[in-house]
Amino acid sequence: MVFRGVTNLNLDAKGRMAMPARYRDALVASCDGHLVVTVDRDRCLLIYPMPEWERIEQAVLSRPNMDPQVRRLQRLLIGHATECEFDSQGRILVPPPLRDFAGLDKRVTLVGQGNKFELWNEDTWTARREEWFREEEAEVSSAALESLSL
Amino acid sequence: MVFRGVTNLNLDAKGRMAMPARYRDALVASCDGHLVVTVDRDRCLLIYPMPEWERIEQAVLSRPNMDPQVRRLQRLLIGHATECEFDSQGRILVPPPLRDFAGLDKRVTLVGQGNKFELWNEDTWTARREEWFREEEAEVSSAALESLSL
DNA sequence: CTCGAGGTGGGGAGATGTGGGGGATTGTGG
DNA sequence: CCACAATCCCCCACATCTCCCCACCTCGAG
Repeated sequence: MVFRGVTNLNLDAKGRMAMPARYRDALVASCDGHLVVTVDRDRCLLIYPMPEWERIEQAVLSRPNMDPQVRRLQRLLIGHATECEFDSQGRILVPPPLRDFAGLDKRVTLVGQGNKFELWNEDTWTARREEWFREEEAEVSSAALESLSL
Repeated sequence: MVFRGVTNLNLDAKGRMAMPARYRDALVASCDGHLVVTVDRDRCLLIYPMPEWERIEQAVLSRPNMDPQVRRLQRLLIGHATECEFDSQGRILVPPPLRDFAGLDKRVTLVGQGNKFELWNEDTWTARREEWFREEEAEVSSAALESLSL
């Protein structure tokens, strides 16, 4: 299952987010509604289905943690990882500390990113998107991408 | 199947677009009417038949996303890629966030581009086209084009 | 001119997202 | 150990959106 697409949503006053129905069945099937929310470098949240998260966690934990960069990543990723479940209406409660970290208030944007979702403050998302387009314009291409044909 | 040609259409008040009948059979045959709509740098939308999209998605997702340029591309392309299907009249509902992004209101222009379509705000399309003609006039050639004979 | 195909528009039922009341549970301080 | 407060999660109510259906209008072919 690969997640894609944007959705604009509201958190309600209690900090809950209704997972869009088009993803729900797949999530219930693949992980019985068990999700893990954590933080990303770019001040957004990441939402993983549990099995996918366990794979990532494994990979991060298995690196030698003498390396300070590894330790940093472990603290950020693993340290903030919080398990969430759907309530009976298909919503998840975004943990308050994470909500705070990402500056999520009411208007948020949920973005499918393959094996996971990203959750952004809506204004931040649109602002960053404009930046990204401008950067793409500026840079001719990178070695990793120049062979790509859309 | 290679898509060509330009069509001016209207979105109705609900944001639906009637896919021109001359493409419909081919699309139903090749992808059972499953399409993916996403964004382009130039403020238009791209419409792919699902199998074609999956090929591209595969290529983008398989890159290591520690690279910020890769992440940027993933967010823009995959992040906006929304699956659409024909309704019983052969129309698709253009997802509101994408409609908004491309400034699509009523008058739009659908342009065949080989393996995909582009969908433009009609005014933007005609304006950009004029620019392109002027630029072609001005520039001598680029390495990627100089060997081309029309 | 007629007829049919294709594009446009809109009513309406059901699905989906939003908001909030209230009881159970958890954690905290006395 | 108990009282109290905060949180969480069930439930229900409502607004919005999506997609079915049907109707009309235009245009080109016969």
